[in-house]
Amino acid sequence: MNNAGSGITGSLEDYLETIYRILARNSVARVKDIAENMEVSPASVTPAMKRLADKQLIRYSKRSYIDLTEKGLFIARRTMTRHRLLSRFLTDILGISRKQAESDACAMEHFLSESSMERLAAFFEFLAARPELQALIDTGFDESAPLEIGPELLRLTDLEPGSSGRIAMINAGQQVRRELIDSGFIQGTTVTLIRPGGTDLPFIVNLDGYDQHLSMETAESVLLHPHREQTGEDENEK
Amino acid sequence: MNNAGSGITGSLEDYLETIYRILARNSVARVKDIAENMEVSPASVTPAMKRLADKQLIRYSKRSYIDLTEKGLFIARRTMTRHRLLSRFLTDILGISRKQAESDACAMEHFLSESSMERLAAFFEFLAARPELQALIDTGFDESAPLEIGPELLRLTDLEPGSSGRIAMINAGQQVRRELIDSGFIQGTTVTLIRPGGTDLPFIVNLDGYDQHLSMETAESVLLHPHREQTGEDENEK
DNA sequence: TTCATTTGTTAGATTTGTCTAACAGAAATA
DNA sequence: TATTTCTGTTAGACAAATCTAACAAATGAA
Repeated sequence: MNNAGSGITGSLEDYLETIYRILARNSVARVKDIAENMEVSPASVTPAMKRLADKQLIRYSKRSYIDLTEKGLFIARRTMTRHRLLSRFLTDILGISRKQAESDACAMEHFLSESSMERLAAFFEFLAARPELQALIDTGFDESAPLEIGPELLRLTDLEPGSSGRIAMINAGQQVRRELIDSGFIQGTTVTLIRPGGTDLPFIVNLDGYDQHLSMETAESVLLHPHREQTGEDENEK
Repeated sequence: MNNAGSGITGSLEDYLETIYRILARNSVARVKDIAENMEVSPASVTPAMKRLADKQLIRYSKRSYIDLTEKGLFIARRTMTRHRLLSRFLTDILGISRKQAESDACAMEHFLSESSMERLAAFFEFLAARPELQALIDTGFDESAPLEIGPELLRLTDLEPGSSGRIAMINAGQQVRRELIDSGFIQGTTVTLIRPGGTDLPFIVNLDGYDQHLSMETAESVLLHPHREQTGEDENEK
């Protein structure tokens, strides 16, 4: 089972969704329309239609127009909804560009479970019912807003060797920030200082059981929450 | 290209991630460990290792232990991070169960773009820096909390035939709520009343260009934002 | 050392999804 | 009507993933 709940693959869900979109405006759906919409060869569409027809999700016979069955309509609509929920989250909450959000949503939409869908929908209801919160997210949370660096945050470079801290934020330009995030330096993660870099010696921290080398400059942009730099115990395991 | 950025398929990313996890605690990674961790037959692992070795992401030769190359480590770590970001969003923000969140995150992790990752990480930083907001989400936003129904919301059944409204929330038990959400009734979506159901006549609304039949009871649980029930113009197109 | 067990690989099958190239049917045009 | 163009299907190839069953190598125990 390839996705969250349909019993069909993501590819077939995409076909259903495409047929749905076409039917919502075009009155009939043809192989050619589907192929164009999905940027796929018409020769790929025919076997997909056969698979869908086998599963009773569309009405289809050779050279006929294509129509959704009740079951197919249900799946198509649900996939559509997943797409919208994800896409909206990415654009409206995270501030991702429309284009990028569409592309991400397209790929992820097949895997959002029923409960996650419901909770995501609830999240939007929650925000819509609290305009002040909505506004805070809309304005205060965009790429250009400068990070407000809390007063008592300490830098990764301030840590004692052997002690740990929880990451609060990354305060660096886009490139370094992305490198750090890719490497697992995200808010809430515990890091342990292994060796404070000196002249020519690399700065080494442990994250996830792996030692990672950082330049001093990079390490300085990792800001930790204050307090609780106790033992090296890792509490984000299991 | 099957995913966001690696140039490898989701399946291969999963193998890398699994190897990473094993190496983080086990000192060596063997075919058997990988097979067990991924719940896959050992006979599936061998060809996957070949594909990974071809792409220079692992060091591997017949019957040898398996080790990540620099490139492989990078991808593994990034996949891991994506997984954590998604899983954390699902559990901490949306309140999904750990198990469900893991499963959703596992499937979606291969498709979260670099920019979405970065923004999601920023979202956590944003929340962590605003404890009052964090608290609001932690406490005010869980499954059991009763929906606060705003004063001036109107029900879908209050709409004039031909007029439209924007959905504010769904106020129904889990089952009906999920059915409505699956069908596309999510906050912010515009619906147009086609026919107000009478005795024996179905209640019909248009959403997405499709007419949908609802029972009166179901329709009553769809609450709309006040104002702007102007024309039938659909502003969530394009 | 020899045998049994564990571990890993190969061979061969299957499913899904894609492609190009060739062909067939339908529709439009001359 | 005859022909061209558009549309859809088939055939055949390929890659990725998976499986089972059979085999091979390595390890451990007797």
